[in-house]
Order: sequence, then C-alpha cells, then structure tokens
Amino acid sequence: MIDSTTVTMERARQDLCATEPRHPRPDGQDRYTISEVVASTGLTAHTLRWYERIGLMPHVDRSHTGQRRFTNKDLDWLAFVGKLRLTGMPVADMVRYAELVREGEHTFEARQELLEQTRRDVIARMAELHDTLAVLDYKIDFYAGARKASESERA
Amino acid sequence: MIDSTTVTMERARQDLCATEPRHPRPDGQDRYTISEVVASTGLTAHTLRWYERIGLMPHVDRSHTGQRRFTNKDLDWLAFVGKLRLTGMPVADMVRYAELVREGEHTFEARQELLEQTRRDVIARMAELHDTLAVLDYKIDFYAGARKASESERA
DNA sequence: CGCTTGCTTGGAGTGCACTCCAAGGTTCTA
DNA sequence: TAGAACCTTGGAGTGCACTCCAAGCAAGCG
Repeated sequence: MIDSTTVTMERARQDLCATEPRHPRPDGQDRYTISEVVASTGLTAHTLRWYERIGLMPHVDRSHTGQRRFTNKDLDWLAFVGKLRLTGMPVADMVRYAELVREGEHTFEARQELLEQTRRDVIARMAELHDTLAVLDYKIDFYAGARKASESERA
Repeated sequence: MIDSTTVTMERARQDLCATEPRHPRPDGQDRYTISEVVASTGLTAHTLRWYERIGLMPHVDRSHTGQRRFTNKDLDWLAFVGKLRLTGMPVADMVRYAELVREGEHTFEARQELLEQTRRDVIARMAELHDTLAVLDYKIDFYAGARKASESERA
C-alpha cells in the first residue's frame, strides 16, 4: 500500500524535471561543462554564471579544481527557466520562484499562485497581440489595395 | 468620374488616421496641450518629447510661445505607435516606419513589408506564449494535485 | 613538455527605453 | 495682478538583462 506521503514526495521529485524529454547523457554520468550547457541551451557562459550569482540556479556542482559541472537536473531547471523567460517574467520574479523551490514543499501554494499570476499575464499578453494583429492586417490591406490601385492607374 | 489617383490619395489620407474611433474635440479645434495628450494616451510628457526628439513623431505644431499643440492626427499616430509598441517592435524600427511615412507614397511597398514582418513576429510570439501556457498548466496542475494529496493525508 | 583551448573571478561596460532634473518662461483662475 | 500650475530645454540618470574584460589557473593532445 502506497501512502499519500510517498505520492507527494514522488511528485515533488518530478517537480524540477518532468517537463522536458531527456538529455543526451545516461543517468549517473551527467556532468556537463559550461560549454556543453552553452551548446544545449543557447545561453552564454556569462549568462549561466550570472544566473548562478543572482540565485536563479541552485548552486552548481564543481570539479575537484573548481570548474562547474552541470547535471541533467540543472538542464531541466534551465529549460523551465527558459519557458518563464519566454512569458516575459522579470528575472527578479524567477529568482523568487527559485527561492520558493529551495525552501521546500511548504511553499507549494505560493508557487502555484505565482504560476497562476504568470498564466493570467500570458493570456492578457496574447489578447493584446491578437488586437494588434487586427490593426496590422488593416494597414497591410490598405497598402496592398493602394499599390494595386496605382498599378492599374499606370496600366 | 473618379480617377485612380484620387482614390489613391484618399486612401493615403486615411493612412494615418483610420484605425481609431474619434477623439474628443471637433475638427478644426484640435490643439491639445501636452498634458491633455498625457491624459488620453497614458504616455508621460517626457516620453512624448523624447518621441519627437528621436523622430518617432512628425514635428508637432507649436503655439506662438513655443509650447506644443498636438492635433487629432498626432493622437491617431500615437495610437498606432502604441499598437506597434505592444507588438514588441523596437523603437528604432518604429522610427524607420515613421521615416518611410514622411518620405511619401513611393514607400508603400517598404511599409507593407515592414508591417508584414511585424505580423510574422507577432504570430511567432503568440505561438511561443501558447507553448509556455502548456508548461505552466502542467506545473499548476502538479501543485494543485500535490496540495490536495497532502490535505487528504492530514484528514 | 609545450601549446591551444577552456574555465575561473569581481567588477566594469552596454543597449534599450525611458525618466528625471534644474532653471526659467507661460497660462489660467481669483 | 498675484500665485499656482503648466510648459520649455539639454543633458544626466535609471533599471533591466545581460555582456565583456583582464589575469590567471585547468584540461587535453602530440
């Protein structure tokens, strides 16, 4: 019999790494250099170090000489951060979310709220874009029509 | 008989002022102070002066003492610029469009292309947002489920 | 072993889109 | 006609999200 605590923890474990397919290396050997992460995320090395400095990354593991070694979990986190970035969420808010994750399961409610606010922002933004599209189409039609008219004039 | 030149010019006249309903003042008495424009556009006076300085506004008419007096046409232009801004278009590109408008009808093709590129950008952005929405919903459902599970555990 | 390429740090610099300031002239209302 | 509220300018400042730099250690290869 599986009790609900187990279920909760299993879901919590998924929390950081359930949204993306799978990364190249098999588990147990997931220690990527910064340049490998640059190649797979499209972020620059500068940005990755900066993310760590401001607390947007959990502290990244290091080699015996102090060089960063990223894990699959880090890549999953970066993929999710990339999605948040696409929503237009400010970096400060993403850092807030990262802090909540670090604080543990008792912040589930706060995290859900933050994500729901983001969701509302995304929907509002999509509506805005939808409206601009109408104006754009109106103008484009106007130019297309005006050009056709001046063409037939020349003919 | 109306020749096609007349038609073209009539459309050209509409070009700057056909996308918005109508502004408060009756025609012929459309000379708004900067603070009236602030009130009706939501932009700051600083921003309005800055728009003029960088060439994003056609040169605004002045009172005999040098204060700005905006016209309905200026308000229409600002409304359209507001739409372009909502698309995320950089100010430099909007200035480029404004330059094309100043250059006259022979830039219709270039203007249409610029707007069509913007349209493609808007559609791409909407698709991105649509994708992030799926991730957001996935996470929100996860938190909702986890919280419900830990509630029933407590019960 | 030497060479090239890669990684480290703190701190300074960049580009964008505003945003504000000081000092002074203008306009409106009582 | 006095006072408040509004307007003008060039230039400097702000906040965000990176972006770059110098100086020096680390890693992999023939």
